[in-house]
Amino acid sequence: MTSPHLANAELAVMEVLWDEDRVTARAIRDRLYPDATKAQHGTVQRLLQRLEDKGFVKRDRSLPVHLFEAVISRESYASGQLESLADKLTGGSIAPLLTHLVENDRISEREIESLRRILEKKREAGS
Amino acid sequence: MTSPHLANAELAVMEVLWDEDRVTARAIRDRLYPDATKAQHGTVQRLLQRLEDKGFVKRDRSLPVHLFEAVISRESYASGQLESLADKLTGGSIAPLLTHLVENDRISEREIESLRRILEKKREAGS
DNA sequence: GCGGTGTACGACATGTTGTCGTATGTTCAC
DNA sequence: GTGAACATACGACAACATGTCGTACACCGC
Repeated sequence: MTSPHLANAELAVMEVLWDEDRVTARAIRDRLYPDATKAQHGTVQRLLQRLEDKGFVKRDRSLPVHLFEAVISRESYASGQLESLADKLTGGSIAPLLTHLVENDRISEREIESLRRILEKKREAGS
Repeated sequence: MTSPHLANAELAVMEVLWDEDRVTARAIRDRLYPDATKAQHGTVQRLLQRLEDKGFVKRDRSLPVHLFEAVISRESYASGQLESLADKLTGGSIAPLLTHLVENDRISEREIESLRRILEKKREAGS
């Protein structure tokens, strides 16, 4: 389940969808291109269609003005990317990535606490 | 410090460099294209040059046959990618990525233990 | 000088991405 | 029904990155 990659403009569209649940193409255009021209509506439509092709977006066609909705949550996509990163670079394991960040102080105390809590919660849940 | 991206063939070259410390272009070619043709030597040279331009590779020009060497370790690159992933997708924090993986059991018990140890070590070191 | 080997780099095919234009609905006011 | 306004569908294109190859040139041993 290696999710495909999202390019910049595509990601921008996904951001809107992650914020808003169900949106019209117009609403997306208004957020991304505040000084909207006619053409940019086409751009958004194009991006949405490609995102649909890639399986990131679902489209409700029951109304004449379609409603768009993210199929994949931000967290799911992000962690999928993390997994494929690990697959490509560290034989699938996450630990080396964290190790390096922790050892080089590129990760805050608060964040570390946060991570501890996540792992602790898992322990309590008793896998 | 958002490190640039490595494409497939470039990554393959880096893999060799990460394995071997200091290598000639020929050695790299032999590893990547066992059935080597003349042309593929050029390909490797091209890739090495681009990697040098991007700052991933250092080249020892003191000998007529250059020796190549990775400037960035695999872990450093990987964790850099993780950071830029977090920047792009989760406001810079790593925790949400881990959360999702843990909660969906996409990460093994062993790996979780490994992560716990990393964080624990940090606590002992007392930041 | 010549062959063999190495580097430097121009050139090109291909794929992806962002963008726009245009054709073709659909709806609504009148 | 007609037209304006707005949607969708999608072809087309420029820009860019990437992988590949070919060619030009330098160096060395003989």
